[in-house]
Amino acid sequence: MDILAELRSRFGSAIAAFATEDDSFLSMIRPAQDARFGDFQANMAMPLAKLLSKPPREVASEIVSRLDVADLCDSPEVAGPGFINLRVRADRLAQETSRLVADKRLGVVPVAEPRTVVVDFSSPNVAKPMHVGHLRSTVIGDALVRVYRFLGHRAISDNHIGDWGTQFGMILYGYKHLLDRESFEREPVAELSRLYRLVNQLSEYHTARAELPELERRIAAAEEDIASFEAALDPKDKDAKKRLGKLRNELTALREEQQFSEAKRDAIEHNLDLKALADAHPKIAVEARLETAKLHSGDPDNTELWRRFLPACLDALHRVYDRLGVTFDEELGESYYQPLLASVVDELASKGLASESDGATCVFNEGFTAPFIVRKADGAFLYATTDLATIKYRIEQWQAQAMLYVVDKRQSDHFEQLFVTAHRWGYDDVVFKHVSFGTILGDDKKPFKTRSGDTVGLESLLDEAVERAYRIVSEGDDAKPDGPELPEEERCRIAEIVGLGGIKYADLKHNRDSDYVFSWDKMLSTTGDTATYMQYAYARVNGIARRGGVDAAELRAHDATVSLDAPEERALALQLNRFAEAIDGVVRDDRPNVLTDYLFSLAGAFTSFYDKCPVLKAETAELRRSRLVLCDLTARTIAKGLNLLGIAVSERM
RNA sequence: GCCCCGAUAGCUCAGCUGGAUAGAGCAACGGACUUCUAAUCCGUAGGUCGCAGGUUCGAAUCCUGCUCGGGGUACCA
Repeated sequence: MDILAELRSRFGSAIAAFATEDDSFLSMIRPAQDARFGDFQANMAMPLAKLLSKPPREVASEIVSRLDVADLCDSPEVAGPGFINLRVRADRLAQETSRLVADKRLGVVPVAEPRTVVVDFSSPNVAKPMHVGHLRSTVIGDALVRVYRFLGHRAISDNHIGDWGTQFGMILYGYKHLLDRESFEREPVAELSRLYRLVNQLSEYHTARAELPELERRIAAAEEDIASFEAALDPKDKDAKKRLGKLRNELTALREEQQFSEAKRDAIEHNLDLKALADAHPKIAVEARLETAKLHSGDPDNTELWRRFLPACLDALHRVYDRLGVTFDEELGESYYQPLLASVVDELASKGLASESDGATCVFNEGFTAPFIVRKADGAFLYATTDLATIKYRIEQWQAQAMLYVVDKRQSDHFEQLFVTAHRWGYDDVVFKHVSFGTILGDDKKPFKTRSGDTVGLESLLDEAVERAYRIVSEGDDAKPDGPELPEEERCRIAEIVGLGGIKYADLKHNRDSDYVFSWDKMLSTTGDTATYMQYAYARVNGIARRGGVDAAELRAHDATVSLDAPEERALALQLNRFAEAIDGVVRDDRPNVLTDYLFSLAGAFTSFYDKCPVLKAETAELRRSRLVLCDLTARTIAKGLNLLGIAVSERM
């Protein structure tokens, strides 16, 4: 039973007499902020008092007198200005806990009205290797799908792959001019990926070289501006100082840009082979774009190559997804919607939503300065067009009622416009939501990059996590009092679970909106709020079961009497009964960190219990059995909770 | 210029729709292993919630202004 939900319903009847149907009063029942105030607190007496012009404590007493919770709580207390403090009855808590034992869903009741929710996440480009930027979308999206599904919704995970863009032109160009045939036959994916990187690098080289003189000119100009500004500066003029600061910032940005460009230039010029290639392909960027354009206009050769390359590229992506344990119901890439785009634009035009402007076809939405462009002046479509076609498709084919886009928050403008346009287009009863997230930063507080300034490849990131985890697992095992107990392959298996779990958990535990600093030491720390802490708690429970020869099936099959005399037992039981509350909290605003917080408290309650309450050596057989039930429930809840986050557990560590 | 987001303990971050004395983890300090895995537990210390006003019985939370930082801003995604 979701105790909080039950309390809300009880309070509903109690405050009905005050003639309000307002849910917001019921939402003012919440977990107690401090254990001294009990388990839950109700705060609605104060605002109600204002409404009724009565003293708040009087209103609180009145609510309490109408409140029927005698079976659930000790007698409610009015405290402070008018808080109603509630403490769950010990016998009831024990009873609810023993009820969980037989409940496969651990108290989480499926929703009464399931909805069809499309979760759009990950969305890499096929030609490029996945990098760290795809991690958050993938991990958060996958967790949300799992949670929605567990709640009984029809969640459709859809990987909106970029398989039709400029990056494919680079591969096509590379294949035609720079191919190492032998390597392609041996390992097509690796070769295609090399070609992408090579073409990209060469075209960036030419761009950098072309831009550097202009950059230098602008830097010189900026320096001059600043110098003359400083000379004329009145120290008391605040506005002038502010402008000077801005100029300096601009100069810094220009210098950074210059450094990047120089690095790109030097990388080629310090390598004779690359320099020769660059000289041989001076117009590589333009020509790669031309290959993309040919593909889009249906050129048979390029279409044929695209068909050949795509499966190999998808395989490469799936290797990463398999490892992460992420699956998709649908993987309809941009190319899939290609045939629908023209009609989308026509439809928007015929409904009077889209109009011509500077040769482009645009939707002008109120409140936006920039238009939402659905067709470029040259006739090409954009991601805005594809996104609109995708919306239409999902609604018509899947009867989608809600769409969640798990995408970087920098794209919020795009989604705002997209959603407004979709509503105006006629899809106004569908819920669209940009589940935005912040950037992963390095130690320097700038977007996480390698030392040489490249984005970090996702596969190498996962490899490193597992390697680090392996060292930790081995050290831990070697240090066991009775000597190591894990064979080599077991250590490897656990390292995979701990390493990947660490990476995912670190990502999920942060509020998705904030940027966060990526730190190996923190995510794989052997102390503190990490996946390992939960996994370790799980392994300890299993250690007890193993050592005690406990038959879990037998334990769950019989009615259990749970005793909660020790404070640690009570605290643990209360946490166990709050799983549904936590799951509910996740979908309230699509925030997986609500679940990580819960699991950390649960694991904390368990380890305190573990420390103070002997299980196998409990004083009586009844107590032993009661504690075993608590252990079993803890293990199941941790495993299920982590599973909903896409994180695995191990029986031993 | 305009728009959006952020600023909470030394560090990294929570803080739900406004509620009681603002919380974790790390780092620091002090305790606890002859006892089910010490990858642990218990305790101490640490904050003018960027600044200034306002709304309210009550503000980290809502409003206004300011400072600093990040991002976006017409044919890339």
